Amino acid sequence: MNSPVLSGGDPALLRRLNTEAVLGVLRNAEPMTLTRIGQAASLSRQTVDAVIAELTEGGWIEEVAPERSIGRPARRYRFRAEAGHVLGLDIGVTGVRLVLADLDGSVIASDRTRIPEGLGGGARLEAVRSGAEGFLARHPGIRPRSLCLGIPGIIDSGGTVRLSTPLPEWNGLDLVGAASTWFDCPAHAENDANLAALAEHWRGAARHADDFIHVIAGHRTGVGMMLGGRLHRGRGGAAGEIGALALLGWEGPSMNDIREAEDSARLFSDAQAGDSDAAGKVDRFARTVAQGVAAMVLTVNPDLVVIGGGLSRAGEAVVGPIRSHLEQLCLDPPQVDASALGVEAVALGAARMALDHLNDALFGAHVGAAAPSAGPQSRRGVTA
Amino acid sequence: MNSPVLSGGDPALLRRLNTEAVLGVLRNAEPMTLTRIGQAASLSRQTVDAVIAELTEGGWIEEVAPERSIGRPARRYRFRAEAGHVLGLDIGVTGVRLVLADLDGSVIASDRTRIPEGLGGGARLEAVRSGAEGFLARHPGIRPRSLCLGIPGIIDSGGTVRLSTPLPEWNGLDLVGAASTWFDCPAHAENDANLAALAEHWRGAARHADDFIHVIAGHRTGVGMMLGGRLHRGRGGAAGEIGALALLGWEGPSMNDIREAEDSARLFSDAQAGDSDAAGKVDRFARTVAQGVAAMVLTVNPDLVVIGGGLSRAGEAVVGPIRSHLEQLCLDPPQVDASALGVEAVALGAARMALDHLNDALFGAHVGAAAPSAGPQSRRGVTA
DNA sequence: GTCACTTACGTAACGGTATCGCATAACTGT
DNA sequence: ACAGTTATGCGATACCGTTACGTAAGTGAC
Repeated sequence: MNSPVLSGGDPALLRRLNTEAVLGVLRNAEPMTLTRIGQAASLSRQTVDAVIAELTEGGWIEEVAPERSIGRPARRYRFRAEAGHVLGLDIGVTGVRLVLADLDGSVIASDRTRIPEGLGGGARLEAVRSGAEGFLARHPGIRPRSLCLGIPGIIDSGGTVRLSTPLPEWNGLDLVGAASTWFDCPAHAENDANLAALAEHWRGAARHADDFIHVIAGHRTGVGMMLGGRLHRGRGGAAGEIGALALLGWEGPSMNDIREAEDSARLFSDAQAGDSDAAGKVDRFARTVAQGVAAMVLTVNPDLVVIGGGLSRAGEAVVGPIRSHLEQLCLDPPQVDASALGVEAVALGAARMALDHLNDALFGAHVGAAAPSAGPQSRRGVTA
Repeated sequence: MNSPVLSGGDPALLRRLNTEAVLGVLRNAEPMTLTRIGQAASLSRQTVDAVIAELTEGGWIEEVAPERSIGRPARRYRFRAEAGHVLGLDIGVTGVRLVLADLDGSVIASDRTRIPEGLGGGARLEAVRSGAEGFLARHPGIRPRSLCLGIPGIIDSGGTVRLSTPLPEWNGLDLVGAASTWFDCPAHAENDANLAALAEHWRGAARHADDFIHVIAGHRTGVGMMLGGRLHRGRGGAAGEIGALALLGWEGPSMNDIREAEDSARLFSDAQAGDSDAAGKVDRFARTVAQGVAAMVLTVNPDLVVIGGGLSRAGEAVVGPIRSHLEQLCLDPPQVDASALGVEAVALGAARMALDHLNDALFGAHVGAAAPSAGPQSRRGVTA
């Protein structure tokens, strides 16, 4: 654990590394000429040429029409995002949200299927599978290369559901094992709050933050966390379960006033309009949320707190009061923003995670067999 | 922030990578033969031979007497830990603790120098420098290649002291800039609680934990944290400042009963012996500490909590009550252990950090110019 | 339409790196 | 002294990346 021994590599490693570099330049960018790719990746045009030939052969990139300019027209290549697709699933109690994305992460299609209530574990699993199958059937010719399921609960590193309060019938289920057999592609699974955080980091409110906490405020209260640009789960995936500290009141009446209101949006607008009863409830709610968030903020000192979940639809009406209370509780209060992705966050995050695994499987250079070297613990030095 | 573009490499990168691999095998291990090094690093004997020749040339390794066995005796090489040294300094209010270590991290010498009270910022800095100079003078022929200072306070990423309550005269001081001129070697600086955590992870109570929280309980209460095997500082280095949440009572009377006792060790032994007044104080103290720790534990869900600082000298007498209270407050309580390194933890951690930076400067392979690729966010998948 | 200019392409040569195969060296044990 | 064992050292081969240079394919001016 202290000293990861990295193993050496042969010349082929270099090519893998450089392939990854070229691909990294080309994806999420305009079509480019060999020369410009070489400049961006610090490689000679020759090397880029060789890598490009391999990638074209494999169908990952393709040539596009050259731009007209002075001199001999340079070949241009673009990343073929359509060369592969991934499926992200957000599994809720009453339905499943599906997102089909290409290799760029662009959403090709999304949908929501309902799941009947009262289904047993096996029947529910089958309902999810057949719903996904129907969804995919509407997009002929597209087979996912990787999929990821987001569920409300704790999943262990083997892909088995350890504890899901909303879906107790799945406790102990080998979800990844089951889903791996569905569409002849690798499957992955992750807690939904973590996936929402991943999505917000990818293309949501946390695009510019590498340390942030994502609080889902809704019927359930869930927390996802990215630290150092990576999801932080903790031992057993229980990071962020601050609600367990009774002292902070996350399970008390001030939370339930809001969570159990049949029309919480109304409550927030009433409060803003001057209804003092509503305002009192909102303020107590915001204060309670802020207390729990403050404990987490003081612990990890993040750049940002994102408020998501159903209640975040109220926008500033809910975020504003939480922000005010948080500023009183923290020495160095972070930015507080509402979720930018709304209800699709979890499914998008699932697609992102499927994509990450796919990229790693397809193009991962794997320096040695070990983890990338951690390097020193800081950059706080200056050379004499 | 979302997509680190890594740049390509030439064949020389391969050699750097393999040099690092060979060195990684050789250091902190018995002297080895070329063949065995090759097996350990997944390299051919030929390649190892070439790398070994370079490293011997540079003085980093040397040949030792072969082992006698059947067959032609194989050359054996060992890492020359004595080829470089680092200096770790633990700067306190009343004195400085110094540790001189070699490239293996073995402590060559340690010492403590006193600093007169009431010194101004400049005079205090000069006292630290001259103390270190005197210490080094007793070890002729040894010049540090890197040094690190641990101080009680927040340091920014440029090496300037941002906020130190115990040493207010250093606020705003460019500590790294100043220390870089002392011994013609790069200097680094870090918060002392973080360094203590680093040391416990290296060769202390947290050797087998990659996610842990280190609580320093003493006159001050400080927290250092490692998550994912790396120090976690947070934006502005304020991670772990849970004491700021008044609700948790870290600044209240139950803490001061113990902190301000002239003989706290006595208090713990009295409590264990049955003195009900002492026992009450200890229990209130433990409960208060546990409340703050619980907030952090529920936030990051670590593998381990280490209790260090002056009060941890009481061992189980203080750790036991904290553990009991923590078990009542957390769903999934982590292991709780006393510090294994005691008062030398900070200086040792400083030496470790100096060493990390030195290793990176000397042997860092630096795949491309960019950060190592993060890879997917989990390994929770199974291939279909 | 021709010519100069510009930029990219494609081949060839070169150096660095790693690997495999094989003859040789060096030591142990009988 | 000799067989057995293991490491060493040399040579050949293959892969990769870079530089150099002649050639191709456009644009723009006249």
